Amino acid sequence: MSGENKAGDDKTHTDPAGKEKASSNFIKHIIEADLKTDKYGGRVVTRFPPEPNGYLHIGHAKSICLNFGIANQYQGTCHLRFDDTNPLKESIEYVDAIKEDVRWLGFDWTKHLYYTSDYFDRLYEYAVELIKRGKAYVDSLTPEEIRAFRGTLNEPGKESPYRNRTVEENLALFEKMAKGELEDGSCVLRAKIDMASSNIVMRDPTLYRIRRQDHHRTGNKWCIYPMYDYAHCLSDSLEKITHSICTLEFVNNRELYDWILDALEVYHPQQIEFARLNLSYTILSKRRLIQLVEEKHVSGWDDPRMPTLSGLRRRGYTAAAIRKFCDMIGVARRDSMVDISLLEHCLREELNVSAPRVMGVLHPLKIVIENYPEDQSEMVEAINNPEDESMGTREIPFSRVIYIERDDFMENPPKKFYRLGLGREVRLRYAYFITCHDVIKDESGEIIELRCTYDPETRGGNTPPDGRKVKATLHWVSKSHAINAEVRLYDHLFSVENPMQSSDFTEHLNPDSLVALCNCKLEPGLKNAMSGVHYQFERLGYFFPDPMDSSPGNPVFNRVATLRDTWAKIKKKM
RNA sequence: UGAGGGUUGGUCUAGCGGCAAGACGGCGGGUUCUGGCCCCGUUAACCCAGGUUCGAAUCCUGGACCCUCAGCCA
Repeated sequence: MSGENKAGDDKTHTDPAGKEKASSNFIKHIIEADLKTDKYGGRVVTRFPPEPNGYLHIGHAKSICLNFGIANQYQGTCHLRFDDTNPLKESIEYVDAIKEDVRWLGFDWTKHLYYTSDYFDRLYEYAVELIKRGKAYVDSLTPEEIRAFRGTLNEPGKESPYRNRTVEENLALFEKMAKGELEDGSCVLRAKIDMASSNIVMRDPTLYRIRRQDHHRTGNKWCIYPMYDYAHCLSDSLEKITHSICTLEFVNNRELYDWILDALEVYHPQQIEFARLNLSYTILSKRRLIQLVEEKHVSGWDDPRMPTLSGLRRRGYTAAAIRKFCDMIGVARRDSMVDISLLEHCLREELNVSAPRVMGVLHPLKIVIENYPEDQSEMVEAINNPEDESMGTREIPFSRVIYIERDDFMENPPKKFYRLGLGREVRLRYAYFITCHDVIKDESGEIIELRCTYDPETRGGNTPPDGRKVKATLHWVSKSHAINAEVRLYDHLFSVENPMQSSDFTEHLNPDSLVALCNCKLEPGLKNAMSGVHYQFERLGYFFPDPMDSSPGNPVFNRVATLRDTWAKIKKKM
């Protein structure tokens, strides 16, 4: 192996996401223009700034892929910065989960891990400077009064009676705030801008509030904590970010972002906004996701139905599929609703070429092959992945009594049903052609067993000498060799495209979002299904051993996504 | 109704004064030991009205509709 190749392999290993070519978008146009004019001396520095108050979801993945992707593409850097300015809601648990998720997604912040709380001292000094410049003041209005004084969308606000305190007075008061000599809520530090501004964000926004609350990183050092608008722009500035990319709801805040940096005459990154992701049949609001967890509608943040990265990961989504998805949906400024089937498409596209094929019967229907010797069994050879010959073959046991999928037999089949019926012949994949002769039912009329014969000349599933064709090939599993396993079928968490449209989104929770099947019959090799390996159950879909509930020798499978199902579509139209 | 942002096939995205492109989906067909994959074909869009221009999705004017903002959240 040449040195060059080796270096390439290393990079791929540590940064799988860096290798993928990404499509262009309006933000990259801006960056390229800035590079051309040398606006930032050729630097490209972005950042992903999560607040550690919840788990990351696929909407965050869009932002992560964008920010880290840009850094990769332009030989820049991307910082991971925890925006931890509200100790009431934040915790170390979330910090750790977020780091794990970003890493899993395939991105590496290298040494660029930061916390807004690391800047609390400097942010405090900046605030003092703002006061000295006459651009900030301590307001002693109550929260209710501040709200009342702010005015409305149509009416200007009123200035606070405390607005014109002297610099000395403000300095003294602010110091008292910081030292904890004043009650929570008794006063705040506000920027002195314009109470009549048509942009409400600019009506003397709050910069600091008093909160006697231990912080997960700074402990009890601070009694005051900076607000987002104040801390964020200055953190960007301190880190010499070039392009501060955020979502559209911050467009109105950009004026304040710029004002603070200008007021302090410090390094000034540019904020660029893009539309956040909306996904059909799910919700991506952190607040609502918390609600689902707290109200126990799901088993936790990593419930496989959750759109969180931890949920998707546990379900069996791959990082590469999510990255591919983020690239495909693009980046723009218009609100949109991406169809969740696109995410499933990205998953299938990847797993089709990489997942080993395997046979498993989810709803078993017993078949006795009457002309097959009772005490006999044999091994048949199966291809592990028709898309990748290097994945080789395996042997599967076949015997007189087998299971097929209940759906694969119909007593009175409609015209377009190709599968097994009375008197019909089908192929058992890699095994034999069988013909059904009898249907056995219980007292209630339910089919409990099929009686079939097989054609020894079709061994391996091959066409017999007479050239006879069959219309269907079914998956199957030998009864005496099969293992029992639990398989969990997941569907969309919500039954409507946009659950947020309704006043109470929980009323649209899909009651069938999880169907656990306990009596599934899988080919014996799956007993030791490896965790972390994705399988394609032939004709059914992609399945992944649940990392939490599987144990050695007892895998529990999650269905990540079904295969495209043309038959289901035909059936629907009938 | 103040300010700001937005509007291109069913969905997402491109276009930057000169043939409206791609992906996903849909439909039809081919292939097939997965009704999968793959292949081929096809469907389908510039919010509206004026204006500028030889020529407008693109520039201008007016309108409609959607989204965001009145936390001591981010």
